[in-house]
Amino acid sequence: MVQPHAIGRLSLYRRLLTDHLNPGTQFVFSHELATMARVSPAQVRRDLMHLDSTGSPSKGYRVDELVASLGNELDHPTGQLVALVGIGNLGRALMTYFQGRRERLAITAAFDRDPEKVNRVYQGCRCHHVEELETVLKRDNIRTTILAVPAADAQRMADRLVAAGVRGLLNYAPVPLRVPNDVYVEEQDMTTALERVAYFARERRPPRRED
Amino acid sequence: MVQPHAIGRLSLYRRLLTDHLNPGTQFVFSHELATMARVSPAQVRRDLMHLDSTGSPSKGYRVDELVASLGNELDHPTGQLVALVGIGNLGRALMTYFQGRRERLAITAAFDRDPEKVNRVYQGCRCHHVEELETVLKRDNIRTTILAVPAADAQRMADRLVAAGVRGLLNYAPVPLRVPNDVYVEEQDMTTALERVAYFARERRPPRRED
DNA sequence: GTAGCGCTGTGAGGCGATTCACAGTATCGC
DNA sequence: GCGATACTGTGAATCGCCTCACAGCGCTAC
Repeated sequence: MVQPHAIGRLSLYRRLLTDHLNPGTQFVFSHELATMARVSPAQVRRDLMHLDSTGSPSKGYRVDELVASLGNELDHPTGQLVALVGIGNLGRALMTYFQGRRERLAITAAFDRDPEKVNRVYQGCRCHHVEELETVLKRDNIRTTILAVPAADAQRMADRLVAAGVRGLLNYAPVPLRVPNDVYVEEQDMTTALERVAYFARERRPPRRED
Repeated sequence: MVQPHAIGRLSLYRRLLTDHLNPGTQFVFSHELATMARVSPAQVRRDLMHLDSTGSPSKGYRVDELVASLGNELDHPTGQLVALVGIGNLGRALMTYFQGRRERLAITAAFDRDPEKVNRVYQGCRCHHVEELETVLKRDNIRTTILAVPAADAQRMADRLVAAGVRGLLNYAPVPLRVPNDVYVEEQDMTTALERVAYFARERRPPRRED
């Protein structure tokens, strides 16, 4: 029903509304949100269409109501725990980046196999040894995981995660993962991204809409 | 002509061929590459169609030839330099991750405004103060940049980068950038990605093709 | 009260990317 | 040599997302 891209934009809209709006702003028009999100006004309206909050002509959307509706759509009703596997530079960056941002989406379990890291606390979250993976995930009923391990370990970890009940994977390892098709994987391949940018920084016309 | 997504896949194909194939493999079929890349065989063939290397029925594609053709398409003929702005955890992760992987695509300039970091060397690349941005970029004719600074600084940095001649931006800051439309930007929004994964880890049907 | 304006919500259309499906062909076995 | 096989290259069909364009409406001004 709802397109994957649309969900990403909803998340962005919420962030723009809460973090980048003049405090005290009560209403926004679709074209304002569109400008901030760098998409078309029609796109914004279509994305918000299915939400329970509705806009009024001549005022636009109530910001507080809209944020609440976006929360309804995006957040787990009671809260959702996230695990992070791999506490390298990238893992730590993700940690500092996410922690404390969303009340209902928090990294509560971290794993690494380096004994140096095990039992240390990162951003208020203790690092477990990977061997405890299954135990912790099942105990806390964690279904969402960020994978930030070296390429060589990624598939093996993914298999263990899926077996332990994980249904959503954010993969920063540079290998596409093979998972059953009721598991959602989002590949965040940095190499690919950089090579694409490098490519379009050169001769060819970049795929963009005019301003 | 060539679709942006296709370029990303070409980059992936190359990596799979060079890093994840049994050493000594001389030929691959589209369906083998497809399995590794988690796309359809038809997709692979269409992506490779425009390359100068051609496959043979009953043998498939010559690996060495294919890798060379992919290099022709993806790499700058003589080499392309990349700048990295922001040497936080994320910046350092990107650095260690990319350095030395591609002969013709290397991060050669790093910038931060923290005096602690300036003049230190990360992965063989000295960190300059942001004030030297324009000088260094112009001196080295750098047109590709990775932006890994806090949200609040992102747009200002982007403006300076574009003014200094940058034509491709890989943006890890969680704000969509406003740039002229001859500049290619790729947004790598981690928050959005995580919220999307969390969303699809829950009730809804994930958008995936069957195996 | 009423005219006018400008926005929302949305059906319909368009466009780009992916898949289908098949003609052409190199190889193998006999 | 020749038939069978399984793959590549690609036109055509399909699919899904985005944009267009407009009907409907609430607000404002007078």
